[in-house]
Amino acid sequence: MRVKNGTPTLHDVAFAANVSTATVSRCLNFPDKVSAATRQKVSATINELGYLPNFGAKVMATNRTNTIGAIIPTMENAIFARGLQAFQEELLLHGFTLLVASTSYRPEIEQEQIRALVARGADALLLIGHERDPEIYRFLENQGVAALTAWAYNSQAERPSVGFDNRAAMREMAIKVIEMGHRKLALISAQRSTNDRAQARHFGILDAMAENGLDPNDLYMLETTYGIEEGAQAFKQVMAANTGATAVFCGNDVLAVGALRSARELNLNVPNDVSIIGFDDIELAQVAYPALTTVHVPHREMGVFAAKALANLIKEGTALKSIPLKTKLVFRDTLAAVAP
Amino acid sequence: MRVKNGTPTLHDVAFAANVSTATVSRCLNFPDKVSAATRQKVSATINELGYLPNFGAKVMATNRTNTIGAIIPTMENAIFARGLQAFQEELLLHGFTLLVASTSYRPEIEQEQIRALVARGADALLLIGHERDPEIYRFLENQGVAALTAWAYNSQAERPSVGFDNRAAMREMAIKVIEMGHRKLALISAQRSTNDRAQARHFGILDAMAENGLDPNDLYMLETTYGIEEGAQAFKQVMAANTGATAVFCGNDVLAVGALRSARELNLNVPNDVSIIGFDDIELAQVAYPALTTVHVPHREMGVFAAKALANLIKEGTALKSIPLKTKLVFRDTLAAVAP
DNA sequence: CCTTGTCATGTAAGCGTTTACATTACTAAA
DNA sequence: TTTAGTAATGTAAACGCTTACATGACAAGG
Repeated sequence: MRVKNGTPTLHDVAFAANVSTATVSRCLNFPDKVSAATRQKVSATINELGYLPNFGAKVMATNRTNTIGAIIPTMENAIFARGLQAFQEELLLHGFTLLVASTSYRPEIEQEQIRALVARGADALLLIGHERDPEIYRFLENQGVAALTAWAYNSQAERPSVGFDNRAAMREMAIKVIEMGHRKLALISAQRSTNDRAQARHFGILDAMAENGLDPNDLYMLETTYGIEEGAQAFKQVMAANTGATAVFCGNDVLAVGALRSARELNLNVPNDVSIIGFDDIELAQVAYPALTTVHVPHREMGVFAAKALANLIKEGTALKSIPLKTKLVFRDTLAAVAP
Repeated sequence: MRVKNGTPTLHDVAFAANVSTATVSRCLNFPDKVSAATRQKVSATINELGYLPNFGAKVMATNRTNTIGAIIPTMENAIFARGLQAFQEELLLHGFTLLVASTSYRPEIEQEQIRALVARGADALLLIGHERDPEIYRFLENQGVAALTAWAYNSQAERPSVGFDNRAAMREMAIKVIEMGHRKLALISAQRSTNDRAQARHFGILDAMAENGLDPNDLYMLETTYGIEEGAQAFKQVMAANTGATAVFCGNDVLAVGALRSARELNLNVPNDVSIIGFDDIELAQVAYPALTTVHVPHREMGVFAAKALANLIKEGTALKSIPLKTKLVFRDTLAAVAP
């Protein structure tokens, strides 16, 4: 048997205000279903007693936590941090709270985290990227928990997502690069097997090359994990490979900044000796020297849209639908035409 | 009356396994209180039925959510993102989930968010900085929710905190700066009235000045909000004020990077014409050009310690105690001795 | 004056766990 | 053989809300 601690309950409020528990509950949840007089009286009593609804009881009775979970690779990468921040702000506006879990880019962990957040009562989930074990989707369906995918948009994907077309964005950039005379390219990418965005970006470059009659073998590929240090290492490897690449694409800005550092260490002039191209357009990109040419992604917008969609789903039952967002090429100082 | 949806309950499992609900519950929570045979049988049934404990019911019965809330200014600033990431990772190890809210540096909002997270059943809270309305602490006490302060350590503070001594750290840096011959200083700070860390950093500089016989009036103060753009603006104002400052302290690296940009725009050579000093040592600092001299703060460590302390408090009842962490000056390329 | 409808409120049955206490089946000591 | 003790399990009460349904009061229409 539990000890009764001092916290006042709905019952106490009802008793003190001399009304029924139902009335107090209505005051809280449907104020206009109650007469002004009692509403007044009840809310006075609530303040007086310092009453706060018991979370567990409420969840149990309504079967809703008003909590939405997000599972991202890491908050340390500004692109997720920014999107998540916007997501949280928008969620708040709709009365939801954010539950956060991270995977450190390890897909095995994601599944575990999904289960954990569902077990913690998340009403819906925000996930990154499309790629995952179908069994998870079955699990979510069984539990009646909706999931929305962000940071990726794919018109062919059967699941709803809010994001941008990684492939198209990278293709667009690659076309520009090729137009500037670059024929031998390199790409420092994240692990494509576990990261569908990385995969899509790779394909984007390949698309542009094909359209311009370049041989796919003219793209030197290298996979690494995201990090400045990793980018720096990878860039050195690219240069050591001696493929004659004049433009080095990077899977994201973090890698690109690392590459930039290595270029400096190798006494290579960017962009005259090599061009370096990032992806994401986080703060790092404008602060780097030379300032990074990159693909701007609307992270905050993405977070806001995702929150809106999920909130509407839960509150109104509005079905999720995919929302494509626009990216934008931003040309700064690390890309130049290849020397004649 | 609610409609019975298909989700299996403890009861269903008990019935199917031909045991009582108590036994099933024990299997889940105290496996060694149950014989191996039944444990086997029950867990098989659980798998078969795809049973997942109902969160609300569990919370109601135990009065615990295994959820810890964190309220930070914003995830967009890498220093919070990084600390929060570490906090979350460590929390996970202890079986807790992280609930996140942000204030956008607006203290009025913080109070609201604290209430929201408590109402959402947070078992404990992580807060930033000491400064806040005592009424909030009373509220938390009443609700039986513990709070730990991070990103600040103050030996005189009566509340437990894990962090570093902002004042001492900044003092240490200022001493170095003064030793290098700087006599006229400037500080671009966050709003001190609502940010005790900013206040402490300011005092740190003043301490160093006093120790070296400098007049506090030799420090030109300017307050702004955190942001690259804001830092850039502020730096221009500092220069326009024509105070002869040869070293400009910035409240954090983000401001410093903005200042750096303005310096470039004003054709000022850093560090020969002006020195610029940051605080935090986030990635931006090493990527900036010239690389930023700043104060390194152990953000991840802070998150980990905070998580450990809170987890131990909830699970074992170990009282919170303050943990001071060390900062470190990192000298890169934006600080130089003043020209003779 | 009766009927009908509307609005405000009350009654009480869930919601699905945990857990104190009761019961039963053993084991080991006497 | 009895007894005390222990280990495994069962019974059922609580946890504090929400909400379907019942009730009562009152106004308007006939």
